[in-house]
Amino acid sequence: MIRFGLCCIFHDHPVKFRHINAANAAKLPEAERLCKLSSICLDNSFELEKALLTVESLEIGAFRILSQILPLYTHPQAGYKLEALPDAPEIVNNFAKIREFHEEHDIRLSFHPDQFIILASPDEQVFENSLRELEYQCMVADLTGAENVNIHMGGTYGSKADTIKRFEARFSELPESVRRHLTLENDDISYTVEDLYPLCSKLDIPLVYDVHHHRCNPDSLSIPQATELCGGLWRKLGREPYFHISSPKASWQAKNPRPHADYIDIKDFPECWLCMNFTLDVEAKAKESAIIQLREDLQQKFGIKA
DNA sequence: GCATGTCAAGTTGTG
DNA sequence: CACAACTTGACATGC
Repeated sequence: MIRFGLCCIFHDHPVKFRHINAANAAKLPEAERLCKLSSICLDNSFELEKALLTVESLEIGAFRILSQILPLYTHPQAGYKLEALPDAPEIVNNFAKIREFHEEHDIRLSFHPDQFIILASPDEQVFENSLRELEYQCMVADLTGAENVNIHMGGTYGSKADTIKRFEARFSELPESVRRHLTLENDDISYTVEDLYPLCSKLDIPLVYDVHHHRCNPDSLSIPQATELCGGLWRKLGREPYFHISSPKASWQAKNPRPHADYIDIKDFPECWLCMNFTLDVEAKAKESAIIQLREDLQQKFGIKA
C-alpha cells in the first residue's frame, strides 16, 4: 500500500493558514503584538484540525505541517514563547486533539523546515539559529504527535566530507527531542543518497528519498538501489519508509528541471515502488488535486489500488 | 475593490 | 559582483 502525503496547503479545499510578516508585527506594541500573534496561532491550530479532517475525508494518509504554523516563533525581534500568548491553553488543547485524531485515523504527520536550517554550517550563528528553529518545530511535533522533522544537509563549503563530519559532531549534541524527530533528505544540488547513506546508517537517522532530487542530482545509484537503501534504513528502525515525488515544471529537457509541476507525470513514478509499503509526499502545486490524479493514473496504468 | 510588491533566515550558480 | 532560484500564498499598501 502506498500512503500519500499532502504538503502544507490545499488547492481546492477551504483550509487557509494565516501569516504575518516581521515588519508588521514589530510595528505593534508588545501586548498588542502578542494578542495579534495569539489570534493567528489559534486560528492556525483550528485550521490544522480542519486540514486533518479534510485529509481523512480524501483518504490521504499523511500531512506535512507548515513551518509557520506559529508564525515568526523564532524570529530574533518578533519571536515569542508559546506561554506568552493569551490563547496558549486553547492552542495546546487543539494540538492535543490533533494528536488524538491522527493517531486514531493513522495519519502520519511531519515537518520540513526550510533551506535556512543548516546544522552543519561552519558559521556558529547559522547553526544556533537552525537549532532554535528545530527546537521550535520539534516542540510542535511533540504537542501534535508528529513524527518526522525533515531537513537537508545544506552547503558543501568546499568539502562534503568535512561538512558531514561537522554534522555528526553537532548531531550528538542535539537535545533528545530534536534527535528523535530529525530525518535527512537528499537534495537537488549537492548531497545525494550515496553521500548521506553512510552517515544516516551510522547515526540511525532515517533518510527520506526524493526521487526528483535524485534525477536532478544523480549519483552512482540507480533508483531501485536508492529505494532499497533508504527503505532499509527506515525498516531497520521499525518505521515506514518515507519518500518524495515531483515532476519538472517544464520538462526533463529544460535547462532547469528542478521547479515543480502542478501535477505528477505518471512516467516519473518509479515502477519499483508499485509493490512497496511506504509513505509518499506528493510535492506538486495542485496539492490534494495532484494526489487524486496520481491515484487515478496508477489505477489506470498499473491496476494499483493506492 | 482590485492589482501589485513584499516576505527572517543560507547557499549555490549564473549573468 | 549582484542577484535569482529554491517555494508560494497571504497580507499590507496604494490606486
